[in-house]
Amino acid sequence: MGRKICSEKTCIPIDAIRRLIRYYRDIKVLHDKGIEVISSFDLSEILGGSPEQIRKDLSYLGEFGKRGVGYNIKSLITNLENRLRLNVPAGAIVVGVGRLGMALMGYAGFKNLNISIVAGFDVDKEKVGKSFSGIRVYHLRSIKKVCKRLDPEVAIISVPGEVAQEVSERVISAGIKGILNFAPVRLSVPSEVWISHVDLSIELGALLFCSRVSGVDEDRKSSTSS
Amino acid sequence: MGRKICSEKTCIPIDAIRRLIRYYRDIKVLHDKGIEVISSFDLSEILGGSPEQIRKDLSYLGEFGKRGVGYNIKSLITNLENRLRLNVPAGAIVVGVGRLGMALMGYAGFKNLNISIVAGFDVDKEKVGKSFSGIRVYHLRSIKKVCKRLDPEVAIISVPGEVAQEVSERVISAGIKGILNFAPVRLSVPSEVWISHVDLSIELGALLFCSRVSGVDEDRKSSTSS
DNA sequence: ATATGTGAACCATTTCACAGCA
DNA sequence: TGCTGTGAAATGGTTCACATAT
Repeated sequence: MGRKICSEKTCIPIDAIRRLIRYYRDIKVLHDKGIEVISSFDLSEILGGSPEQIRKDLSYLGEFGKRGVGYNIKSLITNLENRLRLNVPAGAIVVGVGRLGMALMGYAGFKNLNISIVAGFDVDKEKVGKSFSGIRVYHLRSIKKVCKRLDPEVAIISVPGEVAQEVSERVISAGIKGILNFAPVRLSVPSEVWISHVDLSIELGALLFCSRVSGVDEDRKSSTSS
Repeated sequence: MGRKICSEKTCIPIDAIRRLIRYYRDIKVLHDKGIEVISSFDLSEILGGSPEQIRKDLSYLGEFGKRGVGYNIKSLITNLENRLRLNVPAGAIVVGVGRLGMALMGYAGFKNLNISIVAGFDVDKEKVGKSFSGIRVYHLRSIKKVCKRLDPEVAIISVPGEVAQEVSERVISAGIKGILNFAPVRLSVPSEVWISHVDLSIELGALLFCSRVSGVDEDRKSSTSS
């Protein structure tokens, strides 16, 4: 479950990458507050998790700290930015401009990671040609042409489940190498394409089950939650 | 990372619960297609994953199959429904009726799991008193009263990060036992409350990183993706 | 003295291999 | 025989403990 990123010499667990991105985002806030040097212990209080985990996670990307001292915030940010490739701006497209797609087109948080939504796609005449949150919606049939021009790297799929597989194939043939799929179906994609699933029903359903079960018998293992 | 569900005698990994919910949802479709009995091998072709994993996942909840035969679809559905507690309808609230919150209020997929959004909450006068997707929006200050009446079990938080911690506390004091948090901050909650985070930036950022890295050097482990 | 970086130990989950039933 | 159910082995990630550097 979950792929692993093996570049150069080290294999980075996918969850470590998620945590590192979060560290990067949250450490930028510390910089804005004027903090200059911080230890993994103090970081753990702010970021959550254990100092050891933070050190291990950071060490997947390089040696950014000074022994006996801690981490210099400014250089930590630069290093994370470079190693996580967040210094290079990325474009993303949203395919399926329903309520969820529109919300994602207007989602402000992506810009913290230097990602912008560069276009939306739909087949609905009511939406094609219009703009939402300043982002133009094109007809799905012109996806290749538009992608050639705007050069997005990843796609967000928020179409109905029934058409998601077909849409993913069109997206891939337009050159997209990563798909974030919100449709409630498992997409099968060629192995060179990365895919992540965000299945809202399952997230809510799993949460509900967990809260129901642990409400009855108070007996579960505690740790940092996902 | 990730809690574990320990009820009765068995401990079920949280990811197994997610998969089981997905199985339930997808197996209902098989029933509609008229299939009556199916083997774990055939199931794996449809649901993804290995037959062994499906058998193991199902066995966390009970013994639903017949050796030498396979699983009776109808009884499998009933058993999953009961064990996953999806036979009892659940109410959920959405706190923060921005674009994302509205999209979640109108999300059709929850009903497959017998979950309905019973109310929205916001502090914006423009939204309070109105209805979206047939669901009424109340002022956050009346959350206790409204929750007492509608008795929701879980909450979806889709407010700005700056107020998410405070909002989570109000939600918990209204009796909510599970929170699905879309705000890009880690919430700290009492141990009896379940919390899951859906951090859209991090999902998209991790996907982008993975697709960028594996695009350069083709070297990663393949398996069923998350 | 203090805090990092990391191999080794540990632990959870997935996979395997086969015992147990129809 | 065929397919499920499940202990046991393997895998992979997190935690620990200490060597290392300032």
